[in-house]
Amino acid sequence: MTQSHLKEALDTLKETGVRITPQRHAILEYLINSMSHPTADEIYKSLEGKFPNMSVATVYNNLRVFREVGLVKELTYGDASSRFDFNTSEHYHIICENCGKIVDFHYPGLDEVEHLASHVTGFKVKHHRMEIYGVCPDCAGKEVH
Amino acid sequence: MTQSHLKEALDTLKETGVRITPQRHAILEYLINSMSHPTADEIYKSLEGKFPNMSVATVYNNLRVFREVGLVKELTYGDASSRFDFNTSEHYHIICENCGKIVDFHYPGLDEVEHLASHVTGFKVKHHRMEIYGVCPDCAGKEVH
DNA sequence: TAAACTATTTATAACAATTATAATCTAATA
DNA sequence: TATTAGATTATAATTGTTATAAATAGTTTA
Ligand SMILES: [Mn+2]
Ligand SMILES: [Mn+2]
Ligand SMILES: [Zn+2]
Ligand SMILES: [Zn+2]
Repeated sequence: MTQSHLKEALDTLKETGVRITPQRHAILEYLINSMSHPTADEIYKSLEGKFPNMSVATVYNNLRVFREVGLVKELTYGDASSRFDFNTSEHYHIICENCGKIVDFHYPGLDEVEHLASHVTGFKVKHHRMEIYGVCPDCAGKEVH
Repeated sequence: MTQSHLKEALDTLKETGVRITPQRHAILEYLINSMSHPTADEIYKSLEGKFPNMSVATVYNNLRVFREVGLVKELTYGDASSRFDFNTSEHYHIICENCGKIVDFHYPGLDEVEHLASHVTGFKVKHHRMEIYGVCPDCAGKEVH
């Protein structure tokens, strides 16, 4: 599963003429295997054993490259640092306001809202962003003593 | 209309024991009258004629105070600076990817999505965030030569 | 193959939004 | 009036991210 994701991702890089360097391979591998939504710094730190001389700029640069070819999505939350999501299928996120956990969930696209917004504002709609905030089961459990 | 909004806002401050200083009065007035979604720096610059010595920290501090008592909502968009919305009624935003214009629009709350997300993830849902991205009529017009 | 060119990485400096700190000022209270 | 708490100011610090330039590695051309 993750192997085929990695293979597909490497193919995408080849097709778009982006060189596959050891650093890029490792960042992609980490994104796919982590099954989470790491920050650039988390990726940087987790790879410093393997690449002691890797620059943090390399992580940022390559995440930007991956975003540009559609391999990852960047998730921005206010002041904190961006998180990166290996782009498998369309999905939304629900975020715990207590511990910051981000969980995927699927829901059909919000076509109706997009349509109405376009109608009342005259905008040409491209896409939307939606996420839900709340308290995760772990944190809710801890609240009850 | 804006007068009553200002009056209500000042009442809210009184009720919550927040002193009404000239700076706070001016920031609130600006937020209500601007009918837009200014950044802290825009507010700061627009008031420097009236308050030549006002510190930018004062703007940030007071916007935080206003947010904490529920008078304004902070809108965060990735790397750029936060924008602030005087909190009238619940509404969503549609944003032009070309010029950055932010336009309000109304839509009933997305209760169904919240409910499903809660069901499949076990989260206790608090609220959600949704905005739509596209190209505004002005920018779409310019594209056609 | 050698030379030239291009992409990538590294190290480091710069940037920009925001926050922290400490001193000063203002207003409320005793 | 003296005391206290709250607010503002000026400035420094922080932090995530980007820019820059030199070094390295890979690719293409002669
Ligand atoms: Mn995800
Ligand atoms: Mn608004
Ligand atoms: Zn949690
Ligand atoms: Zn526009």
